[in-house]
Formats: sequence, structure tokens, C-alpha cells
Amino acid sequence: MAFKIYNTMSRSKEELLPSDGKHVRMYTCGPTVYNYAHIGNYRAYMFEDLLRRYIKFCGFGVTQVQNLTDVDDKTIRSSIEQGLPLKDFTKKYIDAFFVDLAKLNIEPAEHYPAATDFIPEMIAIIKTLFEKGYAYQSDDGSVYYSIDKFEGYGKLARLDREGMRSGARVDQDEYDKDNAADFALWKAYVPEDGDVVWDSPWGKGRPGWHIECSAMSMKLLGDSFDIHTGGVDNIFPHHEDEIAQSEAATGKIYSKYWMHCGYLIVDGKKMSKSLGNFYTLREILEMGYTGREVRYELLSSHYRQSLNFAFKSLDSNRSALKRLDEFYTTIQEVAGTGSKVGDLPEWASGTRDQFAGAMDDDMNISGAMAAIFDAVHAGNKAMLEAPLTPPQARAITNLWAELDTVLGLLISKEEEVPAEVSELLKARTSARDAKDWAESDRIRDALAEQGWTVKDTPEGPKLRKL
RNA sequence: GGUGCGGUAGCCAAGCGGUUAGGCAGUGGAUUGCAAAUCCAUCUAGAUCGGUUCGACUCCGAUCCGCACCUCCA
Repeated sequence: MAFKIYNTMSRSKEELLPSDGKHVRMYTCGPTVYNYAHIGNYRAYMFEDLLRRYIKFCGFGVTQVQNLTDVDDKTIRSSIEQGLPLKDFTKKYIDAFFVDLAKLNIEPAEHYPAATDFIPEMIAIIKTLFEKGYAYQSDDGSVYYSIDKFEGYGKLARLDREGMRSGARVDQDEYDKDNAADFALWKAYVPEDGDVVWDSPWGKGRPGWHIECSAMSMKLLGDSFDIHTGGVDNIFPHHEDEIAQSEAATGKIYSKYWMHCGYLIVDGKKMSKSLGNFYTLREILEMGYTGREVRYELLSSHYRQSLNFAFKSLDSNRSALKRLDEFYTTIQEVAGTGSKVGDLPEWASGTRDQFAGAMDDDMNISGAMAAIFDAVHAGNKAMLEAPLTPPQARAITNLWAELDTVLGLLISKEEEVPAEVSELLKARTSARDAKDWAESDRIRDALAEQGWTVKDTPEGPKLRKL
């Protein structure tokens, strides 16, 4: 089996082969910390989470870098509005970001570099670009990258260099630049920047946006690394410009694979802060949804497909997760505390291959989830015929644990049954033994108020969290 | 205008040149003191028009519609 991923650079699926054969180095574009990230942003981080988890499932090691953009127009403007030093302002949103990642059960990356901690590295790259003739300084003091000097410019986005001249949004007034599409490496200081300023060989100022990713990725992963990811809106200009400046500076291939995820759509439009049609994770959690339900939502569509966000599907995810929980709880009850592992029952013997086969194909999550639900259905059916042995059940819980290293939503945390609730259950059992159905139903309602539902099974009553 | 993605049943969403994807919801039944869960059965597909083929949801062409990117963007 081979894990194939869609490489935006080649526009085709390619087998993932890390350059050292065993350890994948990946750079994933992270948040700009001027506000709470919305769930459209988390769609990208969720895709990256699935990717790193499946890479590990395939037996590779992973080093993931996710940057924090803590200096740009928006962070500067907002921090000044709030009268806070930039670092104090961004800290609030950086902290919130990590809280959200935990709620969504997104595995932490190995590195979370902040742009403001890598200014010397950025300046070093710009210096090199000057030496090699790719950079120039304009009259206003800003430093630009000359895209005409880089032969491969446009190779990722497959730009029509001629067509760009008549591009819809090229600002004709940008006469400081040699070519309207040249981008800033270093922005000269303007009063609006307040005290956000660094010294450089080209005067006071601050870095351009694209240079931060080049500096941090190459510093932490090397001049050439394996995978670079982001949303499709990053293909151009951000990633195109990163390639231009990095490859011009080093003369090496910057990233071997480029992967991009589709958008989160709300009411037929891309969710974005500028359109104002966004939800933050904390808003959704306040509405009573769980991080796990949101995780299921963000995960369960193929990453390159746009994902239509609707509360209705969050509700249906709750039902689907209940079905998974019901199954897993049943299996776990049979497995008990025994550690002896038996063979998988016939109905689960192909599940792992079916799951991996789907995931190998550019992370076909729909196929992978179908493998899970096929097993649940076949298992429920088989258990009506013949009970599992504890070692068989243990084999299944082990399989589930393995698959959940990828999905991160199969196994929910055990709920402790409060003493009060187990007292109620006892009282109800007595009532039922006495065939006092009215009392039994009254207690069942009382349990529901506590958030628990009771099921009467041949093995006795069972409690489930609502 | 350039470039790219898509249109699959009530909703969400896959693979596949011929054989039930899957999830949610609905209906009928089994089961249950009643439920819940589960099982069984069942309803609703492939934007439109052509072409290739023994056979097309799948390949090709055209048309229509939607979304995105073309220097804020995950």
C-alpha cells in the first residue's frame, strides 16, 4: 500500500515519499492572530491534522510547523485601536487558538513559530535576494521582489503571465513597483505602524507577509522539505511568492508536495471574515454543540471539496456519533478488563484494509468512514446471532484505538456515573421488578433530567449519557 | 476576460464502464410493559442535450447553472 496525495504543483496524485525515506517534514500555514479563528480556518487545520495523523498511521515520523502570523496590517491596526503593545494584543488570540485546537482534538504541531521572533532570519533572506539581484528598493523605502527575474514564477498557480496584466484587481496606481505584481519583502515604516518597527539594512520597517513563511519554514525544516499546505486561496499569491523568494535565495526546490484544502461554504458563499458570514468555534460550542461534533463535520468531507456548513448537519452528526458510541460501548462491555487479545471476528477482518485503502487514495475520508460504519452494521448484526468472546472484543477495541489515532473521534471519553444517578437506576429496577410501570417511567424521566437515558436490555438496564 | 472546482436521491456525501457505497431523516415490521438501542424490509439518484459502447452516473463533446482565485484571505 502506498499513500497517495494530490500535489497542486503537478495537479496529480503522487505517492508520498519523504526525502529521507522515513520522516515527513511539513509546513502548514497557520492563523493570523488578530481575532478568533472561525471554523472555516479550522477546516484547514483539521485537514492538516488528518494528514499528519495518517502520515503517522503509515509508519512515517512527522515534524509539523505551523506559523502564527502576529504582525501584519490587521494585527497592527487592531492593537493600536485597543492601545495594547502588539505582543500583548496577539497573545489573547494565540491562547484562544490553542484552546480551540484542544476542543477539536487537533494534535499539536511540533513547532508554532511566531513571525516576530524570526525577523533576523527574514532579513537574511532578503539580503541574499538583493545579492542575487531579485530584490530592489523603491522610492518609498520598501523592498520588493522582482517576479520577472524568477523564471519559474507562476508554476504553482499556473498563471498566465500575459493575462495577469489585465487582471481584475491589479492596482494601476502602484507605480513604485517595476511590475504591478511584484510583492513586498520589506515594508518601509509608516506612521500607522505605531511602535511596530524593526531596523534593517534598508531602513526602519517591517517584513512583508510572504517572507515570514519562507524564513520560518526553512529555519525549522531546512531549505527543502516535504509538504507545504494551506487553503486553496493561498495558492496565489502567498505560496507562489514563497516559492519565488525561497527558491531564488537557495537555488533548491522549496517544497516537494503542495496540498490545498477547499473552503467552508455558508449559504453558498465562502466563509470569511471580510464577508462577515463566519462562526467562531466558541459561538458554536455555546450553542450546545460539542467539539467532537464539529470535528466530525470538518473531517467528514473530502479535504479538497468545498464543505457546506449547516447546523442541520451538526445535528445529524450527533446521531451518527451516538451510533458509533453505542457500538463501541457494547464491545467494550464484552471486552471487560481482560487483556487477552483474540482474533478479529470475520466481520471486522477487512475493516482495517478497507479503511487504509480509502485513506491511501488522497485521504478519501468518505470511504474510510464507510469502512467504520460497515463494520458497525455487520457487528451489530453478528452479535444478535452469537455473542463475542472477551478476547475477540478486545481485538476490536484495539482496532478501534488504532483507527482512532487517525480519526480522533471514534472513542469518546468515559462518563462517570454520578452516585445520584445510580441510586435512581436502582430504584427504577426495583419498581420494574414490582411491575410498577408508572413509578418506573417517572424515574426514567427523572434520569433524563439528569442527562441520562436508560435502556432495558436482556442483560439488564444500561445507562447512556444523553 | 484568464484559471480552477463542482452540479448524485428529502438532506449530507463517495467509489465505479455492467455487481447495495456510507451517514442523517422518513415509512412498514421484529423486539420491548412502554421506550431506547438493534435487526429486517422499504421509498427517493446522477443538471440538460448529443456521441462512443453490447452496456454510461462513470469516457468524449456541447450547453446551462453554482462557487472560487486573478495581489486581505485557511
